[in-house]
Amino acid sequence: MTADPMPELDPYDIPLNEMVTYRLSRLNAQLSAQATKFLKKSSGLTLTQWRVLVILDTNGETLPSEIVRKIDLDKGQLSRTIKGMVSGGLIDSRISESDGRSHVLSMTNRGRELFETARPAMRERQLCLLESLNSEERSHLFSALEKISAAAARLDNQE
Amino acid sequence: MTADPMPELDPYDIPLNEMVTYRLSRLNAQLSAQATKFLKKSSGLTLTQWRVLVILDTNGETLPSEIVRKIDLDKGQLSRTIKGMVSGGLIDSRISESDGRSHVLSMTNRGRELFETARPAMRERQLCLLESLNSEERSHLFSALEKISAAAARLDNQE
DNA sequence: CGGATAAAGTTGATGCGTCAACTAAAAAAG
DNA sequence: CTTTTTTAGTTGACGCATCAACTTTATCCG
Repeated sequence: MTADPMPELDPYDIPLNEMVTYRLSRLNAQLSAQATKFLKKSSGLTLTQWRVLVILDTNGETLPSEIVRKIDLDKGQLSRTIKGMVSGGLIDSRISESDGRSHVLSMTNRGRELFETARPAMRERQLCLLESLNSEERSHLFSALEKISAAAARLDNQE
Repeated sequence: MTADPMPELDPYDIPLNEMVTYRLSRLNAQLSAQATKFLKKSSGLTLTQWRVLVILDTNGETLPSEIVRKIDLDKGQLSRTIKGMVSGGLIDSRISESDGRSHVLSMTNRGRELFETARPAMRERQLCLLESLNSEERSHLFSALEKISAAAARLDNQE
C-alpha cells in the first residue's frame, strides 16, 4: 500500500483528492457529450430519448416503471422525457387496461424511423470504443468499476 | 440501486448498446451523488464549489481562467459558481492590476472554514475508494480509461 | 368492507455539464 | 498608432441527474 505511480499526475497539480472520481467524471462527460453530438447530428434525438427507444426496440411495449427499473433512470426525468416524446410523435402512450396508473408506451413509425437513422452511427461508435480494449482489459475494467461501486455503497451504508 | 447488476451481454444485440458508456455513466452518477451528499451534510458546499476551494487551497490566489485550464470546467459554469461563492462570502474576487479582464480569486476566512470542515470526510472517502483496488488494479483501470478516452477522441476527429 | 400502505406518475427545485452569442480588454499585425 | 484577432469572463438556453412533495390508483390486511 505504498504510493504508486499514477499515470499522468503532475504531483503539484493534482486537484482534489479526487483522482479516481475526477477521472471517471471527465471520461463520462467526454463520452456523453460525444453520444449527444452523434445523436443530434444523425437524428436530433437526445440521449435519454435514445435510451428509451432502445428499450422499446428490444422490449416492445413497455411501462415507464419498467424503464426506470431497467436503466435506473429517475422517474421524474423519465416522465418529462416521455411527455416530450409523445408530443413530438416519437412514441404513443395509452393507459393500461389492467392498471389505471400505468401507461403503456410504444414506438410510432416516426420514432422507429429516427431510431433506425441513429442506430448505425451509435453501433459503430460502441464497437470502436469496445475494441479499444481486449477482452481481458475489458473484464478488468468492469471488475474495477464494480469494486469502486461497492466501496461507495459501503460508505453510504456506514453513515 | 441497479436493476440488473450486470445485464447479460449478448454480443450480437447489445442490450443497451451502451455497455461501457452506460456503466461509466452509472458509476459516475453514483459517485458524484455521494460526493454531493457528503458535502451537503458536512459543509453545505456544492461539488463545484468544493473543487474551486481545493484549487485555491493548493494554489493560493488563482484566476478563473487558470481553474478552467486545470480542471477543464466550463467557463460559463465557473463564472456562475464564482458569482455564488463571492456573494456567499466564500471567496473574494478583485480585478487584476496587470490585466483588466482577469479576476484574482482568493479564499476568505469563511471559505477556509467550510473547506476545513468538509475536508476530513472527503479525504476519508477518497481513501476508502482508492483502497478498494490494489495498485495493479488501479493502474489497469487508469490505463483502460485512457484507452477509451483515446478511442473516443479518434472518433471525434474522424468526423 | 374500509383504512393504511405502497406503487405509478407528475411537478418543482437545484446542481452539473455543454454550447453559443456576447462584451470588454489585451495582444498582434499592419 | 490603428485595425484585427485573441483571450477573459458573462449570460442564456438546453439537456442530464437527483431529491422531494404530491395525486391517483392498487393492494394489503385487520
